[in-house]
Amino acid sequence: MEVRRQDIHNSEIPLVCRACEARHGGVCGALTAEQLVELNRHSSRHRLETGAEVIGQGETVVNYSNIMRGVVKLTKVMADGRQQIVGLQFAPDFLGRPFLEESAITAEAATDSEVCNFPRHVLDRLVKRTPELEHKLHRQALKELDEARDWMLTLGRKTAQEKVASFLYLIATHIDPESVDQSSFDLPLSRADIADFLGLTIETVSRQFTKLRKENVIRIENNRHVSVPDMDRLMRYASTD
Amino acid sequence: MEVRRQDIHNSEIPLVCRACEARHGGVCGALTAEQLVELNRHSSRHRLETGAEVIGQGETVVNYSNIMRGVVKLTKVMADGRQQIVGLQFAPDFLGRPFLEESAITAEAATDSEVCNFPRHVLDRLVKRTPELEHKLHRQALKELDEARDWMLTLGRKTAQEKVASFLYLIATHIDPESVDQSSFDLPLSRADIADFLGLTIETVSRQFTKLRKENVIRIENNRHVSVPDMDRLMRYASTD
DNA sequence: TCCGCCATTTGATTTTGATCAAGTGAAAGC
DNA sequence: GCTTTCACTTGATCAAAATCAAATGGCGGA
Repeated sequence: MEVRRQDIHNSEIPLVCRACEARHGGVCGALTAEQLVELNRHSSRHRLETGAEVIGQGETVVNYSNIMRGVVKLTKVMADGRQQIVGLQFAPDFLGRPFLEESAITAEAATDSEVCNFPRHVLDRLVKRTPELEHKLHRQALKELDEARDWMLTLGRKTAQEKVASFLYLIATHIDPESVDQSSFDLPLSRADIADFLGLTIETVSRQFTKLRKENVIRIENNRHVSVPDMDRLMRYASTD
Repeated sequence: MEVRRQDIHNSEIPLVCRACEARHGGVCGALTAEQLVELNRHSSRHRLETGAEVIGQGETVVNYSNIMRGVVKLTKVMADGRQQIVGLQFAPDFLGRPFLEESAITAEAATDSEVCNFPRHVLDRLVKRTPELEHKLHRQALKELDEARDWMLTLGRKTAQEKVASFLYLIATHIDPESVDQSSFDLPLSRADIADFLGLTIETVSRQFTKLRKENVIRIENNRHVSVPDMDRLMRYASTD
């Protein structure tokens, strides 16, 4: 029976993996016990403090990661310093760009985080032998592509107010997908990061926060904690369907 | 010998496929002669006039396509009509979003085009059995993701002038990758489309064209034909590295 | 406790690009 | 051949967001 076989296999799964919250959510779910053992031999967990860089734009990719806890921001920087956040990744997302030597983006912990690293060549080898693993990575890439395109609409066509509301809505729906109540959360980004995500300045972001607060769309405590009394209303402010 | 075996296989490849320009560039390159025969049984080529819709936002996906000729634009529309082009696809790109029932975007011929359609379920079945095919689609998704993120920087952080220069540079480098001389080409998009791609109005796009023309960065004939005397100079105007 | 720092907010002014409105010019139809 | 149409350009004005500048307020360290 399927359940029985899984139980047997479970007993061979590395302890760290069995205790791992991303065991099924990340890429690891596609692997057999045997493969997990191999991957585990080379993988290592790391804590990242806010601001810690996972990889820099233009650097050689040596590791892929699973995000175990926290939020990682993906940014692009122009020569003159202008900056754009092109993606936010939440646990238990896979982090990395397969099949590319050099990273086109910087990945940096937006909050205190924890990641599980595996060497690029080990996972690459595993991908070649495990169609199910490539399938998982493929799905992850498509998810990120959908998200990127959604955000292009926000960047290109929304007003400052709609952008800020869109951001709040995004965080509310991503930060803790488990929790029933998405209406109260801590922002994982500073005002400067939010500005870089929305293509605005920090002043404009701040003013829009104030406006949304005065119109009772949100409440703010300590700058970072937000409550949303009516999520549908926030959604309307975001002009998101 | 590898070459020999391929020759033998070639003789079994459907005629239409053997004559097909996208035979190796699209997804078909991952398939055996046998698989090509099967796919070919259900596939059909279509001409698309400018403006013809391949699929609409919210519609059920019934076909995937290879673009044989022309340029296809991917757009998102808001409830109030605001519109954003979130991607341009050039021959011989694969067109479609695997693993999703409903399309999140509209795909529409930007120029007179030609596509090769195959039913979704046939390709889906083929993907399950052919890791090499999924690998190709995976790579295509990652390429599109890279492009989307590059464009997010353009949308979020560049000025109108930089945006228009970035667009011209993109077209110059994509429209005809074969040609040695990329310095002269026809624009595949109208001013309105360009505006929707750049998150600007047509008036602003037009003014920036005029400015670039007056500064001798480009020359324009008949509104649609552009020559670039110095590609590096255009690149600098685009603030692209 | 007080100081200094840093993130954030708020205010005044400027700038960029949007909007509104009129032209221009080339191709299609009568 | 003339008109109509449509895409595009150009001009004048407006508004949204950027910029410049100054508060505010919480927090950690002396």
